[in-house]
Formats: sequence, C-alpha cells, structure tokens
Amino acid sequence: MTTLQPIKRQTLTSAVTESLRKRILLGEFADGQQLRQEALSNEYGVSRVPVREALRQLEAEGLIQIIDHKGALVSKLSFEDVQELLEIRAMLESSVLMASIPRQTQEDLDLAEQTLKAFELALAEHDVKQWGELNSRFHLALYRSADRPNTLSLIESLHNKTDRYTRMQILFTHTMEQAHAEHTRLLQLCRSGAAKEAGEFVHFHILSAGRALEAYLKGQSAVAA
Amino acid sequence: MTTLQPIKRQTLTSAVTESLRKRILLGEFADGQQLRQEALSNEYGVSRVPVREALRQLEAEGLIQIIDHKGALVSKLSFEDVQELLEIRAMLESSVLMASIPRQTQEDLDLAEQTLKAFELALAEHDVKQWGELNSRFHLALYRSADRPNTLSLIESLHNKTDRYTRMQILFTHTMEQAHAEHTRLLQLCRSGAAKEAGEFVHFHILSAGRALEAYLKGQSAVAA
DNA sequence: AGCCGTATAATCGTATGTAATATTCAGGTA
DNA sequence: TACCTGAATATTACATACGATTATACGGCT
Repeated sequence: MTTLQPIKRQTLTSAVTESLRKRILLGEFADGQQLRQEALSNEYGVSRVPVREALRQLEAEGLIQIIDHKGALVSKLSFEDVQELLEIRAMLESSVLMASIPRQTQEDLDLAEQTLKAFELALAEHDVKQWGELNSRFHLALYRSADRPNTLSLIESLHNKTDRYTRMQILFTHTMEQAHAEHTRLLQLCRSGAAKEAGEFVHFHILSAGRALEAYLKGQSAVAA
Repeated sequence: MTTLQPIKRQTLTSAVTESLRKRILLGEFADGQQLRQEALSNEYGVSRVPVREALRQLEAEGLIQIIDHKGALVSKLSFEDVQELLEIRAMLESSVLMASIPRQTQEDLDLAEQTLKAFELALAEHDVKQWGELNSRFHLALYRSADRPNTLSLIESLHNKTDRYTRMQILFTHTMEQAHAEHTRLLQLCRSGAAKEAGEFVHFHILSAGRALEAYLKGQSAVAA
C-alpha cells in the first residue's frame, strides 16, 4: 500500500479564504478596492455565508479592512506602514535565524538551496508572480530549525502583508538580481554557521527592500513635482 | 449645543467579538473548552451567523482554534509557546519603548502613572481580573509616542494571547508586587529619558514573567512527581 | 464479552430570504 | 449654479431553514 494521505476535505469557507488570500497577495485586486460579497459568491458559485466568513478572517490577518455596512476594502499601506512592518520583520527574522543556524541540518540547507534555484528560474523567466511565494519559502526554510512555530507564523503573516509592496519595489527598481545575490550570500553564511553575521545580514537584507522602495518613491515624486 | 458624539452603533458581529474576546481573556472559559455556537447565540439572543463570524475573527487572532465540523476550542498554549511569545514581546516592546521615550510628553507619562495608580488599587483589592487590562494599558501608554501603530497593534495582540498565562503566574507565584515595583522603575526610567536602559529593563521585565512561570511549573512537577 | 455496523442525535456548514444601512441621483429651492 | 432633500437602488447585516458531518448509543454477530 502506498503512503496514503488523508483525503483532503475542505470547507467552502477555508477554500474561499485561501483563494482570496492568494489573489490578494498576487495583486489581482488593487489597493483600496472593494470586494463585493455577492460578486465573489457568484464567482465561486457559493452562497454569501462562506464568503463573509473568509473576509472576516482575512480582516483579522490584516489583508483587508471591513467597514460596517460598507464592505471589505483591500488594505492600502502607506510607505511608513511598509517601512514599519519591514523593521519588525528585520528584528524577528534576524533573531530567529540566529537561533536556527546552530541547529540546521544538511537537508534544511539543501531545501533552501532548492528554493533558491527555483528563484533563479523565475528570475530568468521574469516571473514576478512567483517571486513573493518563493521569497517567503526561502526565508522560512532557513528559519525552520529554530523550532519557534509562533514566531514563524507571525513572520509569515508579516510577509503576507508586505509582499505586495516589496514585489512592487522589485518590479520597478529592477533589484531582483540584487535580492537574489543577497539570498545567495545569506545561504553561504548559514552553511558556514556564522549565526551572528547571518542575523545581521538578514536584517540588512530585509531593510534593503525598504531602502529601495524609498529611493524609488523619492525619485517618483521628484519627477511628478 | 453640546459636543455630541455620534451614536455608537455596533454590528452584532463586532459586539459578540468584543464580548467573547473579553470573556476569553478573563479566563471565563477553560483551556481547550469548546465554544458551542448555538449555546452562545442563545446566550446573546442572536442567531448563529454573527457568532460564527466572531469566532472566525478570534481564530485569526489566535485566541481560539476552529476545527472543521468539530467546533471552536479555546487555545491552549504550552509553556514553550508562552515563553516564545514573551520573547517576541520582549524584543518588540524594548525596541518600541526606546523609540518612544525621546518623544514622550508629560501627558504621556502622567497617563501611564495614572494607570499605575489604578494598578495599585487593584493590587490592594486583590482584583486579579483587572490586572491584565491595566498591565496592557500601562505598557501601551508608554509606547504610544513611538508612532508605530502596526507594532502597537501587534503587541496588543500578543498581550491578548499571553495575558491569561501571565495572570496565572502572577496569581500563583504572588509576584504582583514585584511586577508593580518593576512598572514603577520602568516609569522612572522613562521620566529620566534613559531610553537604552529602559529598553533593556522592559526586556528583562517581560521575561521575568516567563521565569517566574517556569520556576512555578518546575516546583509543581517536583511536587507532583 | 468484545467488536462491528447501523441508527440516532448533536453539531457544524451552507443556502436563501428579510431587515437595516449606505449610496446614488433626480428634483426642488434659494 | 449650488445646495439641500428624499425616494430609489445597491450592499451589507442578520435570521431562519436545510443539508452535511461527526459523535454517541444500541443491537447483532463472532
């Protein structure tokens, strides 16, 4: 008998939640766009109930904002918001990485490297859509062995909130190669077991996205003015 | 015409959410207890719909866990979970406090002191129920001027997750006076503008709850064994 | 006696209908 | 014109009804 996995049975609510989360992360909906319950329920062929529950959950995750009797709006983050969230990420991720490195196994590192390879492929094909998920996967792979599940899920949630904006930054400032170079260096540091250096580097790495975004926006406003 | 504020109109969903959140924080429901939708809807005199939506939201906040077709269980955190969450808090709160202190006004500090007074009152009356909220209020008052709204809401959410357990620690280890002494010292440091010291101290202060809990549990298991 | 399968009940999940609220826009008035 | 006013419309909020899933109880079988 093959290793059979439990039959995947999902409630509509969780299915809709996952789908909507993905679509928001991929940027299918614009900032501030209203998500109409009936439109979504028609689209998915379900009633409005699971849609409403999915929206509640996404609101608590910070991806959307529900205003009473008005509706669900895709969260629009200011530059300051993004910067702040990146600072939190930098703090948490550098800490968890330092805790993780001493316990990383060969498999952990290989898995991260594998994700990095996929990243290269996406880079070659200019597949921006995949970037966000691969980025998260790579980072989380490095943190896994820290054995801090709560921190990891928090980090993942922060990734979800910021990815749309860091992807924008990557896209407009053409820093995809730089991000990849930094990832490569990060993996090197992990392999060498230099926990402290790696922690500092990942801190720098995360904030570099913020710096690039800032430079880009400054340039934009200069042009606009 | 007096300054009339808009009539507070709340949807049932948000009212139920707030009420349930409070009841969970106050420990009215035991760890792992199942919250039955129909029982709650009867109790509140509403249908199951707003109850379900409230539960979804509380799940995303981490206060409960929803298992498909089984129900909503009040989250039960292991000692390691609590410790991990306290570490995150220590990191975030020391950082945000250091950013806050240079910008604190007299009013900020007075407001914090006022909360501290209320704390003393609760201490005198052994009102453990109030402790959690006052504790949160005091901490958040000190962080307000940092102007980091996202960090603050994250910290608040972490408080919500950990308060039940830190209150247990306070209750069983009789460290309420110590906590209060630490709060007083913390406020002193803020008034003196010693940002770095205050940051380090709040880090220590938060983890001291974890240490007390650890010592208590070790003693318990020694007795039990 | 102990296990298995079926019937039954309890509970959750989803659909649909109704009420409450917000938005839009036509029409009137200064 | 600019600005109200209020009815019509759109959308969300909530309640009720039904269906699906899981847990429990019981009777027959080995």
